[in-house]
Amino acid sequence: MVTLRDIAQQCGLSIATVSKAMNGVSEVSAATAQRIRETAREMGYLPNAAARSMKTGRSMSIALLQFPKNCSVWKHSYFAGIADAVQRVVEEKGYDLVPVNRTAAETMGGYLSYCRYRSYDGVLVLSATFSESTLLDLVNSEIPLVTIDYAFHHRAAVLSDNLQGMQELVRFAYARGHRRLAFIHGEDAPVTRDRLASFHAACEALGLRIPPEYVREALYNDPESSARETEALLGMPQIPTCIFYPDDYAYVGGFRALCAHGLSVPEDVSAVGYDGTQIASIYQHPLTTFQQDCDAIGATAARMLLDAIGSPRSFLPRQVVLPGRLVAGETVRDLGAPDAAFGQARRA
Amino acid sequence: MVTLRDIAQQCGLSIATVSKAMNGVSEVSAATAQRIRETAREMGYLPNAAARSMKTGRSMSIALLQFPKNCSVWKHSYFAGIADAVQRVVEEKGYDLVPVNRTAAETMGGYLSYCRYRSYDGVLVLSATFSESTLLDLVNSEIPLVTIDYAFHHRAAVLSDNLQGMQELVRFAYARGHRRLAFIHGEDAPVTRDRLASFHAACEALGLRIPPEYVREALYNDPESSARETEALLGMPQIPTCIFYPDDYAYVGGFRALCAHGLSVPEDVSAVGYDGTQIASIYQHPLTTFQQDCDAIGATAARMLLDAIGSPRSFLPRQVVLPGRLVAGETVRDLGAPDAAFGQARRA
DNA sequence: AACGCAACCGAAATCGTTTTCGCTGCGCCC
DNA sequence: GGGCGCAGCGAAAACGATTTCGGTTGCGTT
Repeated sequence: MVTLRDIAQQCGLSIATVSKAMNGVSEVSAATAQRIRETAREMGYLPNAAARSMKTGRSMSIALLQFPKNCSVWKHSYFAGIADAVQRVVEEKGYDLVPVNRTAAETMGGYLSYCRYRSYDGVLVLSATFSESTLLDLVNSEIPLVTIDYAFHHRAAVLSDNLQGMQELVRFAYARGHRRLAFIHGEDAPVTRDRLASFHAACEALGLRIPPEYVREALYNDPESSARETEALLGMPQIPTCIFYPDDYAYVGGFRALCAHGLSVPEDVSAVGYDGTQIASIYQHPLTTFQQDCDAIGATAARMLLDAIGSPRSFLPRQVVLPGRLVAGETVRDLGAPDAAFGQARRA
Repeated sequence: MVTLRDIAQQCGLSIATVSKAMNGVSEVSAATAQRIRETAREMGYLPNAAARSMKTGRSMSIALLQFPKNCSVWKHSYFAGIADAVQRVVEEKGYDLVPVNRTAAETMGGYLSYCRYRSYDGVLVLSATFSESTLLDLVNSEIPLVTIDYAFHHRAAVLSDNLQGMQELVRFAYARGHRRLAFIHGEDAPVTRDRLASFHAACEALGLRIPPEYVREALYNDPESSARETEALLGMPQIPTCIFYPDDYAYVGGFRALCAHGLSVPEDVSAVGYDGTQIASIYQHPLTTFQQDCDAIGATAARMLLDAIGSPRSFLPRQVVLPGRLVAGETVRDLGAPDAAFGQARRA
């Protein structure tokens, strides 16, 4: 390995000067700087990341914290899409993006400790169980941090507009005459609460009364559980005309359950998903869904984090909400005249 | 930050002793070691990864090199599955897994340079364009390295058994009476060549003559291009009875094209995919496909790499081939009597 | 001719570890 | 009691960079 020292010797200069020249900072004459950089290139000089990191305290790497529930960040296309966008943005600035699991953090005694140990320059928190105390330690630390899909009031956050998403979906179904809406939602989590609240709000605003048994909990990204809940819905005396699924992949299970009952989508039952992933477009009748803008979410979060890292004092932790886009698909049938027996128009 | 020095002071010992005690190596009395570790814990000591890395030359992180073509490692479920498995294995040993893009490497002047700069302890090469000279530099370096789905003769490699996979698929179709097999394969790449060779070998062994126009190139993971090639096949005077797709997701495009022509799978045309991803199981008629064992591939590669890192001198670069598993699905129709007009039984 | 001021450059401290090698002191054996 | 050996510990030299601060040089000014 050729070091600054070698270059200094070769050029008959001091290490300090060489360092300055390589970093293009502070006073070195243009001529010497040029000469230094040239010999550095010739000698195949590479800065030593560890040494640099030790002096500067910066590691030029960013952690991507993922709290796996059913799945890792790799296995869920929404998270993977975000991660991909993040990586593209940060690596342009010379940062490595390091996915970090809970287990890694635990060996070191919590997320904060692990981040300090590795001296990540910033942290992106994805899909978290935000009540974990070990996460709170991190959030309350001085480490630059951006959360995604959850907001701490003193921390920057990027949120997908779940309120908008669910509202649009409800209205979409309503506009096509659907009045008996069932919502199979995912397990408890911030986004789930948002969507649930928005679902109820939108229904209420439209004067829809949703029977409690129409609102059921399954798991995200898990066809089996949504199949089960679909079964449950189909066993009721009056089945819904449109079923909302936790996400696109969960719809797979629902679809299967519906087929098993001889029901077809959207002729017999309508359905909507969430996320707008590949899967939605696969079906013969593409799934009606709400596409979250992974790319924008990831890129925005990354840029905010880089800002926070660049100017920690002047950075103000905004919380941006990014809109999504309803993808109409073909799984919500137009019923024409609404089912008057069920949906009673109330004024709010 | 509390350092070894602080602990040493607190305990009235030297830094050296503290370091030894913390690493549990070399001669420190059990009693002092105990005392040291305790105060370290009390004081909230965390080792400084950068400093350690600088001394030892090891960074405790592993690079995952990805050469994106159409897609990043995040966006392709086969690669993502492997990455996930890798991460689980390496992080158990305290390593970070760092996905590295081509662009990052280029800022530093090639993969080898980047890896040296970051002093990754090992490198995993995924989905590479193996003829790139910058990759060859890396492969010919002394850095521990394992390739996946491609083998350099002096380097460890983990391969998915593409020969087996394609052979089984061909035989599967043959056994169900299919004689007119078309193969829409992916873009040129090592795995493509393997599958292509195996396809032809298997066909020949079964006495099948495949017309050249039945073998067509599309792209992996790209429904559009496979849709186009499917169209082309459907425009021929005699259409195949079974179409082989580059991978499961590519089948999506094919399926669409078939539907557009009023053909249904498997009643009118049979189809098989490759990979065995989620997507295969989504369809009403689950796709017949060959499931690659991402988990085993990733875990095996990770373990081999850890071995190579652990004992670089005695490590012998094996090349393991991991079997996959044919998933029967429902997209290959049993034709009963073979089409005698086309498939002529030849003895090899 | 002397002085002042930039502009450039270098010596050296420092970051936090690891690791070698030597020192000390104790116990054991003869 | 003396010598030997070993266990336990410490001093110090790295690792490779950054950065401060002071010194030198050269030039312009009066």
